Amino acid sequence: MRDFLTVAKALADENRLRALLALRGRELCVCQMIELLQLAPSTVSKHMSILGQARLVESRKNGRWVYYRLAEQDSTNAAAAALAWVRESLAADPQVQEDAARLGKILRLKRETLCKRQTRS
Amino acid sequence: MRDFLTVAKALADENRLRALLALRGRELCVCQMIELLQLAPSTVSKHMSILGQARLVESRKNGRWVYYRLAEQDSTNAAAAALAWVRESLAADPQVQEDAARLGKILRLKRETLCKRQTRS
DNA sequence: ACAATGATTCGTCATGTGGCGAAATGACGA
DNA sequence: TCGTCATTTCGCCACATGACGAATCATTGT
Repeated sequence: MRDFLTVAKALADENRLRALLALRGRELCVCQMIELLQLAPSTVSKHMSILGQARLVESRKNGRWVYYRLAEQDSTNAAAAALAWVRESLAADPQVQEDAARLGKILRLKRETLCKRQTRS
Repeated sequence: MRDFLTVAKALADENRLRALLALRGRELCVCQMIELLQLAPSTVSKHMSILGQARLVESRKNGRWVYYRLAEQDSTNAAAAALAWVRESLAADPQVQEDAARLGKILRLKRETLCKRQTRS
């Protein structure tokens, strides 16, 4: 019950849903989600922390950057069904599709400008 | 997005989840849910109103009593998937099973005492 | 008509949540 | 070592939410 509630509460915020849907099929670093969601870094970090506590996303650190990805390949993860539900329900949502378009631009054009330095590892 | 958020928020409360699971396979009147959840009548009514706005439950009025039931037979209802997710995730939950036992007693023994009068229609 | 009763609405309060900026943290580069 | 930058943590504020009791509404029975 506690775990389920943690997941349900994590899904009960528009910006967190947008973040989850943006992570479909790719991983994103925090600065990219800041650009997508147009929120303060601290706010985005908090949102990702909430999604992580619900085991909806996992993170990977590479240098100064933290990359988040969906946690759906984990079959023991009860939240996988939640992710499927979210995707199915919101695939056609206008806000989500606008985000997808904006995210395409962010991924293509902002490589140099989004973060001041590039990863060279 | 708005509809989905309404559903997600409706699911993000323990007492509302307990109410939804208690409605599996039957309809209940408000006074029975008051007894099950041990909350004030006004609180239970508010919870059911929230579940109704999310289209997770439907209501039927019979005399002074209002009966609530799950809204899952409605295939055009986007919330049906949510109900399936809730049931699947919480079927084994201790609190839910305790509620099921308590609800059995409420349905069997409290017919005369729960509400001061019986329906005779 | 009136009283009784189940349910809802309203007002209020305590607590939870989402937002931000400032400060702290951690990692890289000079 | 020291500065810079990406991210997180902390403190704060405005607002949303869940709880209750009192008042109201709707219906039934006298």
